[in-house]
Amino acid sequence: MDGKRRMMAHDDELRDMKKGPWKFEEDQVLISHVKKYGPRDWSSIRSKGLLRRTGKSCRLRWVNKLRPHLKTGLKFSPEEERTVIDLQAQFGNKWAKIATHLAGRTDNDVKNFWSSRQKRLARILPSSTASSSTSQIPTFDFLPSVKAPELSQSREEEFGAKSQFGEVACTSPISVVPVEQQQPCISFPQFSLLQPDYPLLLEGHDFIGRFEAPSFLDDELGHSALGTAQVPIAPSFQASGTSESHSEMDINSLIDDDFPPIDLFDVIEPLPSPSHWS
DNA sequence: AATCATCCCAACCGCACCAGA
DNA sequence: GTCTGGTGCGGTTGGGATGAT
Repeated sequence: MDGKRRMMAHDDELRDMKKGPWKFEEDQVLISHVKKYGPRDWSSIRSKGLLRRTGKSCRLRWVNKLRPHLKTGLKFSPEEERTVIDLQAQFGNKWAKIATHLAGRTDNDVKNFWSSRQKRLARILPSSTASSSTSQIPTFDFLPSVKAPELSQSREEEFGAKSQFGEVACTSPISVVPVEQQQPCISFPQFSLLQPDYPLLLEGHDFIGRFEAPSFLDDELGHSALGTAQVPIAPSFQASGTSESHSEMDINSLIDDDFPPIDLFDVIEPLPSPSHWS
């Protein structure tokens, strides 16, 4: 057979292939094949005439649905979400690699989890997806003075800010701190597990910025995976601020009750009570 | 009850890599 | 060296389920 005829035969074969959802009987055939020969030789399933599916399709079906010990139908636990977020930050979109760290999860599971998470974030922060470039972040010609959160004895009183965040585990008052890009920032001192460098623009609010990968509290407090989220403040925000723009600002007065969106932080683990801080 | 928006997931597609002929 | 088939991976899509209005 010459090359052209072989190609045409191959095309005919592919045309004959079944697509779409798998039937119970097909699954049984596939399972039986794997029992006999192990999870390999996927193409032989087609060549033996067992199924009108491509080897690729068979492999995918086995890996994603039929393999034993899969957590099919189970939502990602907070622990799993945390793992995905950590490993994604570490490895990037290497879903197969990430999936090896999660028992019973497939690369497809991880990928789907991540993409729906991204969509959710994009919906909450619409402009961040329109342009993830930080070039739109306004620059400033001055810095506010530093008021990093002090973890003092009186912090219990300071935690009135907590109510601003509903269930969100922001357990320290918000302060304005400088960041290295010479932009004034609102610092959310104890958010854990925020995606590093996540671009942030809150519509309807006059500030814009991005979360950074912070850790200044980690060692001192022994809270691994804790950090700060720093949000540079846009000029209009500062203009609407108090005359204390170079000192601590009353950020609470400028933030709506529904800020930040609760599910933006739905992977945040509960933090220990401030009374347990050293 | 109907419609719309969003979420979730299964499956497909295209590409890259590898091994064997 | 190169062609071919098999396999694996990441991106994307389509459709059903669910929730909101």
